[in-house]
Amino acid sequence: MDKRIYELQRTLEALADPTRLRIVGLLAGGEICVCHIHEALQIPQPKASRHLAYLRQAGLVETRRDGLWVHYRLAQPEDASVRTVLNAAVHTLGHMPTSQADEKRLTKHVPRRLSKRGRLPIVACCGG
Amino acid sequence: MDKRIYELQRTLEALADPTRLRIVGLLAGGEICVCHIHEALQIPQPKASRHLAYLRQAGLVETRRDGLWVHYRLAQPEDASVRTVLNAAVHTLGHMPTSQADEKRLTKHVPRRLSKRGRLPIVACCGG
DNA sequence: GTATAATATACGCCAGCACGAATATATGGA
DNA sequence: TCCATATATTCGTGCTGGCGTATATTATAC
Repeated sequence: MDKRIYELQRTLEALADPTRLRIVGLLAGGEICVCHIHEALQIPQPKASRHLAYLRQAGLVETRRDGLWVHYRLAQPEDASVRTVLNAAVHTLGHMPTSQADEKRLTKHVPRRLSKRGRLPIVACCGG
Repeated sequence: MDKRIYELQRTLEALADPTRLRIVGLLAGGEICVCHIHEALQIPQPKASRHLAYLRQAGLVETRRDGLWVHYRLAQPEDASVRTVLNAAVHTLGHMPTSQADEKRLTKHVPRRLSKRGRLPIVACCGG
């Protein structure tokens, strides 16, 4: 099995979970620290941490430590097929009610997003 | 959890397997019957059949019976996010050595593809 | 009817992952 | 040093899905 297919498979596995999809949807708007993620998604902290670790191992997110806080942001994967699929998922998530509600809940705690680092370009609109 | 996210998750799960990715890569070129799929991929027939059933349950492929043969082709899912992700995967698969080798092995048994039904439009090139 | 070819399903086994709960590991401050 | 906060990891459990093998189904031909 060639490496390209394996990378693509690993990316799809990493995205194939509702919690991780919601996290990716939030991160599309810029970097966020773990506490805001699990508050916005209304999930237990260990759950958020576990899924973030999964995404990081898959190379889809990167971290930046700032004192006690750890900020997560979307990565720019090297593999072109990984970027294509990640872009597609990020884009469609923007249209989802769940992601929009998560974003709304987030901005209640974080009035202004501090950074847009890691935001990915939108390739094409799916119409949805 | 809203239905849109669930549909997206189910699609990603269906694609997150190397065998199913190779099948989708083959089907991008038009409909194929089961026997040619398992020959081109050099996998046991029950394995091909199982994965095809999985893809069908996820709504990513459709079938057409013709005597003893059952031809599979890519579906045009209703959900826009599903189409977007499927398109992305199909497109990147076209660039993969494994898929190109599968296609080459297929055309050895099937000199000319009979139909292009089910072929999906390419939205954007990933450069890979 | 019976035989044969193409396809689908059932079975038993094993690996991986999601979960809640509890605990461990930082980091910064008094 | 000791405490508090933020984050990460571990443990035990249940479920899902992959595999090879064997068998069942469906359709055609004789």
